[in-house]
Amino acid sequence: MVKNRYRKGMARPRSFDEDEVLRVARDQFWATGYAAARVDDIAAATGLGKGSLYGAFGDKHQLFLRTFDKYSAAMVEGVRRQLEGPDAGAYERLRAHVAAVADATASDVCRRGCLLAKGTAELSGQDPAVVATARRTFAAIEELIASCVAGAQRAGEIDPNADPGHLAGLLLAVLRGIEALGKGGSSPESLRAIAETAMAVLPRP
Amino acid sequence: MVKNRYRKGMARPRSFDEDEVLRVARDQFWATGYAAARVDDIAAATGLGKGSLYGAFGDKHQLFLRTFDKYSAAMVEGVRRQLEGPDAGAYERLRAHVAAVADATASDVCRRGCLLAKGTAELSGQDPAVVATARRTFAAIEELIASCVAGAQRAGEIDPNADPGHLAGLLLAVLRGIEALGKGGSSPESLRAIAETAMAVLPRP
DNA sequence: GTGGTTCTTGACTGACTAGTCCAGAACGTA
DNA sequence: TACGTTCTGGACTAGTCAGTCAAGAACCAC
Repeated sequence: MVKNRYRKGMARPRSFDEDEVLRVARDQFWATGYAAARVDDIAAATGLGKGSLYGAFGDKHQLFLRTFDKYSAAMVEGVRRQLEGPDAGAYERLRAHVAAVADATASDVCRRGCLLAKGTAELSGQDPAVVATARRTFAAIEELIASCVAGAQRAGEIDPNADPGHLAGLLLAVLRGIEALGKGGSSPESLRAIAETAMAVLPRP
Repeated sequence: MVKNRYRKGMARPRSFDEDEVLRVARDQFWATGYAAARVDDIAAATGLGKGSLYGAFGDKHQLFLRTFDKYSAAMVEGVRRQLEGPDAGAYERLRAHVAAVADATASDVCRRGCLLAKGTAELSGQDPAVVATARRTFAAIEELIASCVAGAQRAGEIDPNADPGHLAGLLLAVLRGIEALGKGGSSPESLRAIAETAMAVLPRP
């Protein structure tokens, strides 16, 4: 991405950390959405001049996609950390994850929600790259949930006759629904109740 | 809202239908989101001059809230029509409704999704009026689902020991999740599978 | 040092946008 | 028909925004 090899006479090096700039830019897009975010604000927040920003990342759209992809990848990694593990604790990990999403959504005071959801809602109709990232991310998370469900089935905590893919799809929908309802102002208690009910209705052996 | 009583010498009447203008404006906001929608485009699409638009509806924000509230109210009415009725068919109405949401989301080619979800995702962090409308709308729909669940319980199609409020909350989350996943490019089949699985896991008597 | 390269800064541009304003149009009443 | 009122259309304003550019800064190899 960035050329670190110089031909002759090494040139002036970057004075900023690319990841840090992406984090700050992400927060700007996150707070206001893509269309309402201002490149001038991002430049000010990062302390960079606009020239550096454009030189390093291209235009506003490319910068957004970078932050969006990075956020989505980090999200998948976060889910992986919460769900992967031995069959023995699979059901409990699943339960804890669903509860954690509800808690995080409930305690999101500034109601900025999930950037993946926000970006997808705003841009999916106009930006195929956003749709592609969203689809990839949802598929990866669903796969992680399905693996965890299968582990819980092997451990005898979920009905082994159920289709783990179907249950994973349902749970993913519930998670995304909790996120959507949270942004709509649902109470913390009702979000937590949804998480508990979702686990309660899973078929036991 | 609109003054139709004139004091002396009746004045020039509106040459447009307010509902029709709101419909067109809604489609503009729906297609691009709030921030990216242009008042000039709305004026052009409605055929009105900007003066008339501002005179009748105030500014862009007020116009959006009008379309947003109207959309939300219509949505609640639509759900009511699908769910209200005698206990006998309650379960089937519920099943049909969940399936209908999945189908509608799956066949939304232009991926514009639900305006309530889109508007809430974009503006909930900055606009209390949007949050208020979203909360009210979600609460109304959840209430309708809860009534339908209770009917299905009385009809002996859902476990009467289950809490209808909890099941309604779960189903509402699934519906909003289907909508979110649909905008993320999930396949029609997987959306329909989620709808079926959600109904399948409801506790039977 | 000197040269060659890339990075930085912020003023600048051109396009676009929300909102205003006003001259004239369209009405019912007297 | 003349009047008072509200509606209409679109030109206009003031401000905002994404993106560019040029002059200089920082760096290493030689």
